[in-house]
Amino acid sequence: MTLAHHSPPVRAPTLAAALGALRARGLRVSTARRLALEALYAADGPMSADELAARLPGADLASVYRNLDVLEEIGLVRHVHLGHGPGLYSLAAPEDLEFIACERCGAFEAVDPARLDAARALIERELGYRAHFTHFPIVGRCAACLSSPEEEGSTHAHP
Amino acid sequence: MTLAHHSPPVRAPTLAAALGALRARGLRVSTARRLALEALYAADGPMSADELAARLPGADLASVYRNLDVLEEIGLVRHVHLGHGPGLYSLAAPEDLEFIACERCGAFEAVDPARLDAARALIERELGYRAHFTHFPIVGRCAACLSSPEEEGSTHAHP
DNA sequence: TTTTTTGCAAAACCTTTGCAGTTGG
DNA sequence: CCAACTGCAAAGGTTTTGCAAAAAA
Repeated sequence: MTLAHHSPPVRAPTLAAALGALRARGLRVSTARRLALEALYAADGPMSADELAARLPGADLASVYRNLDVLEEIGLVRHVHLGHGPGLYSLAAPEDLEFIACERCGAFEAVDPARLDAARALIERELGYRAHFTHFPIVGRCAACLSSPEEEGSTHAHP
Repeated sequence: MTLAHHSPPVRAPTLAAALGALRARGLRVSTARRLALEALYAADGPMSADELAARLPGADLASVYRNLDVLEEIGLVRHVHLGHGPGLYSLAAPEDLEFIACERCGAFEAVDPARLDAARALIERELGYRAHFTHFPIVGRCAACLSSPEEEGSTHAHP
């Protein structure tokens, strides 16, 4: 799964900086980690651990998960849940993009956080929570689905 | 798992009405379905299929899932995903409550949709999506966690 | 060499499916 | 009676874990 309607690309500093971050914490720069990071830098959007493993020659899925966990713990990587499927991983961008997904057609978009700040402020004033949509997206219906005819109860592609 | 900070109770018409809704569609009012509905009416918040099964004498988990699916299809029941765990089921309220969850302490609240309408409008104007937070909650930090000291990187209870 | 990381296999967790037998209408 | 429903067992998809072998520092 890759961004359908992908907006601003998710980017982190540089590969060299990422490897430095590993070393700085006493973590090893193994071939598997370097290749995983390279694949994430080359990706055009978030992807599942499975998809990432498929792009890495002979990589074991369990190790891919372990490495994604490590990279996420040190802040180089993050993951988002766009519905019921597997978590989708990407480089952590400095400005941490947020997500909005359509529950009917499955489309989703990465969104600049600034565009959600007003809504965030409203939610915080009303409920006391500071919301973010980086790990679980905003879920709803996209403009196209809102204007399309039928409803059919529960025929929608459950996200 | 049951509502920690539970706000307005999630309620549907009456048990009799629910059973009538089943009959009206040619679906059978089996013992398992009646007991499941009774347990949902008695519940104080959303619960997993597993928890529901535990409250039903000799109920098979697969059948519980099947019945929840049926009840959800006809609109009597719904489920929400408050994080990484199992889906949580409850009676569908006429006014479909929404949810907001704290990713740090795990607290969550049911919220009257009216309190989110302003934010919803802002989101629709900005992004074209009509959002709802009935199936996936708003995720963020509750007031208590916002004002509590340390951060500890990734020590938070991942929702 | 010493500690971390890997591959493999197995398990855990949540949910769905197949099938034969039971039950509701 | 007959279709709908159930229990049981097994499988599906995603993620985690145990352990001995391999690789990084």
